[in-house]
Amino acid sequence: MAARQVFEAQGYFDTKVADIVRVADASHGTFYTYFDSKDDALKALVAELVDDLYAASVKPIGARQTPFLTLQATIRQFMHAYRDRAALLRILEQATSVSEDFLAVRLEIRDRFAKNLAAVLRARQARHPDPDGLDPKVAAYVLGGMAEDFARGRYVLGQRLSEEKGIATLSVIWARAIGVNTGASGNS
Amino acid sequence: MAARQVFEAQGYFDTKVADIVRVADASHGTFYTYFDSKDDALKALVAELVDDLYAASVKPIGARQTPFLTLQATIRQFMHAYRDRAALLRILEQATSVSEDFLAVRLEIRDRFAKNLAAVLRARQARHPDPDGLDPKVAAYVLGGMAEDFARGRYVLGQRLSEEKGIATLSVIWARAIGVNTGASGNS
Amino acid sequence: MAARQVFEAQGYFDTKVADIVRVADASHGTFYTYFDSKDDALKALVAELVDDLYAASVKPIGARQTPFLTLQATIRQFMHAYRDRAALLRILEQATSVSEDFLAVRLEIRDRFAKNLAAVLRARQARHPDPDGLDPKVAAYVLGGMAEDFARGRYVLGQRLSEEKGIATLSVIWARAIGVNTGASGNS
Amino acid sequence: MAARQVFEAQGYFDTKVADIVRVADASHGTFYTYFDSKDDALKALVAELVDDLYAASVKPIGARQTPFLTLQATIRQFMHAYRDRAALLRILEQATSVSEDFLAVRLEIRDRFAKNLAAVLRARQARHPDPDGLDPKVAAYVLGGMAEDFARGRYVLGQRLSEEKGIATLSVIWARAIGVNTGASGNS
DNA sequence: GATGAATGAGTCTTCATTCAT
DNA sequence: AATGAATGAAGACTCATTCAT
Repeated sequence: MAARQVFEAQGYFDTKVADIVRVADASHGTFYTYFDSKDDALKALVAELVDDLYAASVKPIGARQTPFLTLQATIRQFMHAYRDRAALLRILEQATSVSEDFLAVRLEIRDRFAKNLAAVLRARQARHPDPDGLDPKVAAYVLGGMAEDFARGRYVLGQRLSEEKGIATLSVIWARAIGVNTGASGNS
Repeated sequence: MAARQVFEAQGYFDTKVADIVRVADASHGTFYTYFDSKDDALKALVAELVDDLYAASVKPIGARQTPFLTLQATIRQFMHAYRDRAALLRILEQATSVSEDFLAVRLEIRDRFAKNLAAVLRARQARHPDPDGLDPKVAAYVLGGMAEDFARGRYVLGQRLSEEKGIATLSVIWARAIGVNTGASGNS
Repeated sequence: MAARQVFEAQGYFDTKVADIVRVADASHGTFYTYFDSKDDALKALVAELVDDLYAASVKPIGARQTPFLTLQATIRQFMHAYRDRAALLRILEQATSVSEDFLAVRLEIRDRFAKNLAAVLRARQARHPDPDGLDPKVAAYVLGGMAEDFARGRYVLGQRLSEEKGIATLSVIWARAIGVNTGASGNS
Repeated sequence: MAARQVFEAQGYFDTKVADIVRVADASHGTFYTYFDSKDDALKALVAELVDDLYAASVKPIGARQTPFLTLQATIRQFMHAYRDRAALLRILEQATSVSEDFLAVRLEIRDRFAKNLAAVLRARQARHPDPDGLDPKVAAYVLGGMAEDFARGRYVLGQRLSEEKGIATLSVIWARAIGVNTGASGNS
């Protein structure tokens, strides 16, 4: 879609309807046949972002040798899913202050991941009670936020950090947080 | 400063120079005597934000009974420091797409905390080598990002999570990540 | 007709071809098969308004006991005829500035009534010369305008005046103007 | 004022802000420094129309030989006052459907004249009871409407009727309506 | 230093009308 | 006859910035 191309290339505020229309090789009128407004066009673009990002992040990953490796593969998958949609996520962040709708989408993304992870943590705690009584819901938001924040720093803000080192580090911290054996000698 | 008041109340994009001028009870011309542009006014506001936020976060905290409690107090202090500046941090986030300068400030905030923490982690690893070889620098960015992300979610995006539970959860995860005894029975 | 419904409900300027088409459950193309333009649709609606309003105003009214009562019945009939078409007359007034055609219709309505009344006045003056030499044609326009103006004030502009009192008052003034005995004692 | 010139020359709907600005030899921005909108500019123009038209209509007229001649002079004065403001009154009529404010002005004009006349009629009836019990208030609206309608027909709609004959005719009808001796032999 | 009137480039949005199918 | 997607000219309004006083 032309709108996506232009938004991603120019950012939310520098994208003019005229630009989209030019790229789409259509008229202004045609644009407004399909969208109510410039915002509406972005809303359409973003509408499936929550589902899409989530789906790409939780695709089944083949069996791994250890739980830790599975965890690591999961984090890598999320990181790549985020990276592949970073341009649009950047626009979404820019548009946050424009409409409550965009803020809602950002929160929805956070909720989606957190809710899924919270369920996993609860199930895990049912088997192995957490020694510190970690709140599964809050831990889910915090751990999800940690991964998302690294991804945003890396892919949206342009922070110069190694993706692989990030994945490795996130994996170890997650593992320690939720009690997954990292496989390092000396661990239980 | 009038500019701060208006920016915080209305957000970056809804703040008009006319609004600032009205609140300051000055003229447009006077505004431009002191600032080169609207952005420049925000830059002045944000100029000391990095130092200020950092300073408020690392204020010496009185001795605590255990390292974990010290860690928790530190995180609480950061959380409160962030909370007290949330309005301005929100504006900074909105302005990110406007000028590279604002992006730079955001990155600088991340760097500042990460660098400090990385030094701590390095010192710690010198005494107790990390079993998984956690990269101190990357771990610093990731742990700092985790705390900042929770704070942003809570104070900027409006996520409805308990501050105290957040602090407690962050503390435990940090402790496990860097090997601080949480004090729970059964920990070493 | 859908056009009438929409014009009357929304007014000339707020009526969009799209609205008419929606109500008519037809397509834009079909609209233009039947009408040359939006204005043309209104012209069709208004085409018979002159005849229709006139006809409804001069319907034979049953015999009355006195000329004055006949005059009053006539005025009442006009008032009701106007009232029943007020919505369309309002649109016509709005459209006056859009095309000379609509102005012409308004003038035609005035002329139609005035010409009829002028003939009546002339016949009357032939029998009873007017003491002040009232010009029958101008008097016809003026008296017709008086009734129309009251009707417009009441039904188009929304002036809050009693219809019955208006009819009573108009009747007396007409009667005095053209020399019809109102039946009040002391009159000749 | 440039706005008045353009409105009067082009009509409400054909007046573009760009036209006003061009005539005023100013910029678009300047226009919006003084007016909130195109409508606002017309509102400013129309703001004093009620007072102005009324004042010009009721200016003291020198003593006349008879009450009828005084009445006639009054009507002539109104007619000229209307004529001199016809261009603006035409715009006001066009704008009626644009905003309730303009409708209110039209009604206000009617009210102003009617209220004044109603007071006169009431005073007159106190001395000479009306044989038909004419309602002073309604009669005032009706007679005022008659004069206004003639003026609108003549000066706004472009009806081809003699101004002098209109004044003469209106005067006689008013006189008969309110019981002023026209001076014709045979009248009481 | 302070003022504030003036600027004008920049954009979104509307909607009657067309025409290929 | 009917369709409806596409058109594009048109216009109102915003607001950061300037500069003569």
